[in-house]
Amino acid sequence: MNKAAEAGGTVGKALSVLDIVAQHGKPLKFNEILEESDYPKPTVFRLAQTLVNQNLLNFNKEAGTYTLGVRLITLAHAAWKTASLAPIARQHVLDLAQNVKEAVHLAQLDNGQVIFVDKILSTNQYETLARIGQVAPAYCTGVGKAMLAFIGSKRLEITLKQQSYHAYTDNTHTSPETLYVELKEIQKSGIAFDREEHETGIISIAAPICTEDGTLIGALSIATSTSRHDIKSLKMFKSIIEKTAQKISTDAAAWQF
Amino acid sequence: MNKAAEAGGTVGKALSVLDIVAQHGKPLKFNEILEESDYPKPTVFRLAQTLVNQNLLNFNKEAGTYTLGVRLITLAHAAWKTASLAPIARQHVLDLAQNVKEAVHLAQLDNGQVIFVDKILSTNQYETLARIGQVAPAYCTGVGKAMLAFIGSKRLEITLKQQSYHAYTDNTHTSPETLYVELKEIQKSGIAFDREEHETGIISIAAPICTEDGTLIGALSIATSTSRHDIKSLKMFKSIIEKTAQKISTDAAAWQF
DNA sequence: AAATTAGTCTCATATATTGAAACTAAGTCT
DNA sequence: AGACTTAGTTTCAATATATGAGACTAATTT
Repeated sequence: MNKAAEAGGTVGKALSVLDIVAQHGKPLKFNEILEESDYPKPTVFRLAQTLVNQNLLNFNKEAGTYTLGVRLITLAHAAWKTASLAPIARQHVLDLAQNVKEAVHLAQLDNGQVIFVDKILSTNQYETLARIGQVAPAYCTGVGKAMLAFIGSKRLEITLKQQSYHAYTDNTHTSPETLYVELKEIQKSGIAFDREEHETGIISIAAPICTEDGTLIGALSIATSTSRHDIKSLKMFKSIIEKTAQKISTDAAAWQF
Repeated sequence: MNKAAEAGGTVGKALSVLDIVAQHGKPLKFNEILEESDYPKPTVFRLAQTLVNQNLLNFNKEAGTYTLGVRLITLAHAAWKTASLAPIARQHVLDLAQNVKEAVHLAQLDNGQVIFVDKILSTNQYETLARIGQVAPAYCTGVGKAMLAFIGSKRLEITLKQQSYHAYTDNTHTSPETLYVELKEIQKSGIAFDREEHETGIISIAAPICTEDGTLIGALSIATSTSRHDIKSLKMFKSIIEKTAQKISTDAAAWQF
């Protein structure tokens, strides 16, 4: 279950503990961490201690619980600024959101998962902030499928195996085979749709962002609800979303990405 | 220079490498990392490799450079949501910003440094986003001094030693002694000011956020420029900023913080 | 008071990390 | 071209570090 744990090495083990705490999103007692971990008690104990020393975990002495440390927020700030598409793409994403009056998402792929690196909501600008860094499955989201279609066949093969194919809704792909068929279509059209595959009532149109030489670097989507749009009317956005993706690609190239 | 490195242990060493990359905020070649590091070449090489395997670093094969990995953004999202004051305080921070029509900052203390966990700008809502996670010195910022004043004498003693006392402006404290005198005053008044101590032209009024039993959990500030306000007119905000801090404190207590 | 559970510590052993040195690859200079 | 310098990678024996069974303590529960 903990990918990080696979690779030997103390760092990997420590990160697997960090992941456990991150995944639960609440203060965890030592025993709760222990139960989720593959390592014996004293080992986990020392790993947790190490992480606390490194400020990656906080230990609440009164409650005896562990939470993630604020140092992670600092590191992420640097990561977001330097390693993500977000700072480069920001203006284009804003322009697009302004234009279409719908939510616009910017995402990247990490280990077969979609990571949202920027989100602009048409209505409430503030919610945006709370969602950066959010993770979603690749096989059932617009941005995810857009990226899978252009990831290259070797990487695709690996990534297809990493998906869980959990049926979030009736429309979710539940096997690599049907997904693969759709990915082939996306490769032709250059555009992916989320047809309520992740959440009932939520649909999106997505376009990949690639460098000039075809290397995938991210994806862009316009997401909305079935009460406001249907797939047909989303198709109207094909041209504008592609243009925006192109602009981001150009800027990224300039920024020696 | 690398605090993390002090403590032995592989995890600490790996993090020191991560810090080097984070601090530079640009793609770094192996040699550049090596120069900043205290460890011999093969050790740094393996540490970097480990971090790449763990997705904490990205290695760009073409350019031969390392950047921070997107996995950090995921972790930070979880950290921000669970370990920071931001989600609890958000509505109050928004209300305050709306009310005073000035920038409002929410900060926490980590290892003697100020970490901004939320920022709302009156004019341009979007810039806000790019700045979460930003780090600033404690001894020359409003939020920093507000927190130092209420941190408790044992922790204060340690923290005062961690400050660099670099003179950013003519008004910056350059010794623990003068800073300590001001902190005593802040303890009495309950309010701290930044009198252009970090950046010329930028001033702020700040209030600490404590739990009912007096434990410090963060600080709140209204920041503006000397062209719009002076310290005297900032004092008008004393009451409203204190009330907001109080509300956040109450909510935090309810949320079993 | 006995029994159970959670959390911490010890220490001999196994293992992973270490780093000097050797090596390769890729530039630079003469 | 060939010699020289520099960046990046690999090897391997010595060493330091992490490991985890088990013992111990503290705190709950019965």
